[in-house]
Amino acid sequence: MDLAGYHPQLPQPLVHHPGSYPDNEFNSEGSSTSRELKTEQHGRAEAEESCPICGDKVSGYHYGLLTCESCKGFFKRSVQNNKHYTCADRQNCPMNLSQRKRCPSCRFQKCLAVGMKREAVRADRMRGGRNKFGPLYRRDRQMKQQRVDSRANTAPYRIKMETARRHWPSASNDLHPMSSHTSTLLSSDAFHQSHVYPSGTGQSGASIPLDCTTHADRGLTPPSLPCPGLYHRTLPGFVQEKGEMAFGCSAAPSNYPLHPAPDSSFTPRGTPASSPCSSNTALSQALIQTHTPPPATLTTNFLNQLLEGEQDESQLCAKVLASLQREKASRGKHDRLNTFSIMCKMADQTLHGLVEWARNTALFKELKVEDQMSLLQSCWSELLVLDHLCRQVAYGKDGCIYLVTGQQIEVLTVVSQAGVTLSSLVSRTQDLVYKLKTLQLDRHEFVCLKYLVLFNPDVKHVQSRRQVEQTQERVNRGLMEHTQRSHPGHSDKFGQLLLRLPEVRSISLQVEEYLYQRHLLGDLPCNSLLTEMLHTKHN
DNA sequence: GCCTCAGGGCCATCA
DNA sequence: TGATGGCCCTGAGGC
Repeated sequence: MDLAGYHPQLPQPLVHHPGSYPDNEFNSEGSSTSRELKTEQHGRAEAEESCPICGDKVSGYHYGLLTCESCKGFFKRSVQNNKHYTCADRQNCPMNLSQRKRCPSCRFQKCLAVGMKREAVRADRMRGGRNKFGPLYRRDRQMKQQRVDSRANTAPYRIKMETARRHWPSASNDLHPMSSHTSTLLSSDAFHQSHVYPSGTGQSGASIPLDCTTHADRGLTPPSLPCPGLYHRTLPGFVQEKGEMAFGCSAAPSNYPLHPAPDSSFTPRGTPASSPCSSNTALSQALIQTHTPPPATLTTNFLNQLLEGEQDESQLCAKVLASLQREKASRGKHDRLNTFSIMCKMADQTLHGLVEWARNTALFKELKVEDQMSLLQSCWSELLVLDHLCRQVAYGKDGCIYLVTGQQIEVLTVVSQAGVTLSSLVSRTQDLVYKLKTLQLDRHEFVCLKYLVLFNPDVKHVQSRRQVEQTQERVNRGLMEHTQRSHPGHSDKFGQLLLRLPEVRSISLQVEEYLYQRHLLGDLPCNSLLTEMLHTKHN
């Protein structure tokens, strides 16, 4: 993933439009089916789509998403005949029009990864009729149509695609588990110092396929805020009078509120006329209607206390951008960071923020430093996943991944370019985002989930186990009472939220495994908290 | 009652 | 000879 021409100082939301890159092999006009798409409107929208598995022309919705006729047939046969394929290589075979037949194993894995559903293949083999995914297809169509409409206003956006994939293992520095970052962060204020990684410290020249390019002069619409109250974005002075950021970064956070909210409730900020959410989805409308602040109670006070320690998204964004900018400044013209490294830096800075959040919370401070380290080392990836999920719920548009820098990348772009593991991760994460959006996750619930993940009494070597347990129980109770009070009509919300945590855990483990593999290939920056956390766990 | 469209079956072609 | 992929059939659901 190589962000050629990436400019950290221009962090406007990025939206990739697959149709605009004729040179992209994944958008190639491959073999077409003779089946005509049924309506003009759908035909135009879908004819532009390429199959997320192989890049061929889609023929309609099949087993959960838009795919080509060939992948439809392949998936159907695989499921009906209960096929079990084995990859002769490393389960990461390229998947495109010309190579899709080479490895059925990777092809089937990619089918599942991008979201094709086994359960849509009928066990009784009954023909005809409609399936239970009708509403999903309708929603997807509406979403795509909206995107097509919005493209007319966003023509200057451009993200170039590359397919080169090369790993250059680098001489990695000796890493000492639990040596530098974690202990330093927990015991001092070193976190507040700058972290400038000298060029060449483990940065590979590798490029992974997705390649985003920004344009300085594009006129961008800030991303909308489906759940405007989910995050703090209230740093006075961070966004200056004309929406310009300090340190020369412009536009990305222009959707942030210009003034701090008076309290930490999740009432949407801004007036209908001024807030981006005014023209937003039914979800935000539902939030406005249902999320009136509950009356003050002990639980509310407790949850508000938990919210007080929440990091400001604007500050985090600024920190990440500043870090990227320092990195850019330290590099030569021809030594730009590739996209994967940029993503790692974003994750690393986010992780710093999460550690800072934890160590600033009163309940966490009460624990011994050893316990703090054990807990953080156990759940750091879950916190990262949770943080990402909540960012998507709060700001992500359907079909897009919202980065901490305020940029957006289309999910289909990532999925169609990524390998099986990354596709699967993105797909699973997006499924979870959808579920959380459906559950109308709010800030109190989000912070409770973070605490539940952090205060895990089952972590090995924790000395104050009882204390951790009590905190978890307290947060659990608070979450239950909050969901019952704020969503009286949704009696099962508490249970539904807790049921999401195993999936968060599972995704985080897959993330760790993926990052570790990339680390072994020399793709991860060495002197980073992210790498250290990975090492600690694997040792 | 007609139309739409997604799942299933058939079969020529391919490797 | 099994796998692939293009084409057509079927029928529930929507209008």
